[in-house]
Amino acid sequence: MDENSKYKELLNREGIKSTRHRNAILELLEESEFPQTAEQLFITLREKTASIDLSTVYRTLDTFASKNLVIKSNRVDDGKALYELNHNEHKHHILCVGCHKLISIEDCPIGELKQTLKNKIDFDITGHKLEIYGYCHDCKKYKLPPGNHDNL
Amino acid sequence: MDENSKYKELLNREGIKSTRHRNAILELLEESEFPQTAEQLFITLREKTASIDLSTVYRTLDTFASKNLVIKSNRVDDGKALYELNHNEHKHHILCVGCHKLISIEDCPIGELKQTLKNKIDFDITGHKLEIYGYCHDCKKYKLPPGNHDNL
DNA sequence: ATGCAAATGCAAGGCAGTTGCATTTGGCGA
DNA sequence: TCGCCAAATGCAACTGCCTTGCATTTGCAT
Repeated sequence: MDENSKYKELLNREGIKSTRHRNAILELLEESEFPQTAEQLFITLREKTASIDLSTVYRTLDTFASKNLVIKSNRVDDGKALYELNHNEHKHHILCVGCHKLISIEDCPIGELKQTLKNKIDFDITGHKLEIYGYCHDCKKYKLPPGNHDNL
Repeated sequence: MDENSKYKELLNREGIKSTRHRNAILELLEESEFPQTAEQLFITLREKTASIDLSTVYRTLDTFASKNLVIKSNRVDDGKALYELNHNEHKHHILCVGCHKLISIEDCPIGELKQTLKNKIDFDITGHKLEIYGYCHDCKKYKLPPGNHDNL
C-alpha cells in the first residue's frame, strides 16, 4: 500500500474507508480528462488493477457522488450515467460536431439567470447542465451538416 | 375517424401513414405542456383511447423524433427519455428535483456566450442544450432529498 | 491481535427500452 | 368499392444498464 493512500485522508474526511478499489477509482478519475461511464471505468480498472466487480464500481461512484466527490450526470444522447471528479471548479464543454473534439470553457452564463429565477418564481437552482454544439475553427470551413442539435 | 385526421396531412407530408395511434399520440403531445415520458403517455393513452402497446408508443415516438416532429431528450436526474412536440420555438425548462415538476422559462443565457466564444476561440455555436434543476417554491421548505417524489 | 461495521463479490433481480415475428390495418390501384 | 401489400401494431421475449440481497472479506479503532 504505497502512495495510493494519498487519498486516505480525503476519504476519511468524508467518513468513509480508504480501500484499494476506492483509491484506484479516484486515481483513475483524476487521470480522466472527461466524464466516463461506469463501464469505461470498470474496463480500465480490470486492466490495471486486478479484479473488481461492476457493482462495486457503481456503488463506489454513487457513494462518491453522495459525498460530492464526483459529479454524476447523464449523457444527452443515450442517457447513460457519466461520472467525473468534482474539482469544484465550474466549467462546461463545447462539442465540435465536425470533428467531435471537446473543448473546455470557463464561461458560465447561469449566474444571472439564477438570481432572476429566484426573484421571479422563487426557484432555487442547485445545479445545471449545459451542452453546446457547433463548429470549431478548423471544421467550420468544411461546413459539414450538423446533427439533430438544432434550436437557437 | 372524425377530425382526428387533422394530423393526416402532417403525417403524409413526412411519408408515414396516419393511424389511430399516431393521431392520438400527436393529439396528446399537443395537449401536453411539458415533455412526457413514454410511460406517462402510455398510461394516458390507455385511459382515453382503448388499447395500445407500450412498444408502439416507443416506436411511434422514435419515428416522430426521426422526422423531427418531436424532440427526444433525457431527464437530468434519472436519465429517462422525455418526448415533446417540436414547436421550433426556443425555450428551456427547469426541473424541481423534489417533485419532478417542470417549469418553462423563456430566458436563454446563451446569446452573449455565443459572441464571446466566437471572438475568443473562433467557435461557431449551432445549438445547445440547457438543463437546470433545483427546488421549487413548494419543495424547498420540505428540504426533501432529490428523488422521485412525483406529485408531492 | 481482535472484533465489528463497512466494503466487496457474486448472482439474481428490476426497470426502461428494443426486437422478432405473426397479425392487422391504411391507403393505393384496379 | 374491393383487394392487395407494405407499413403499423400487439405480444412476448429479450437486452442493457443498473441495483439489491446476502455471504464473505477487509479496514481500522481499540
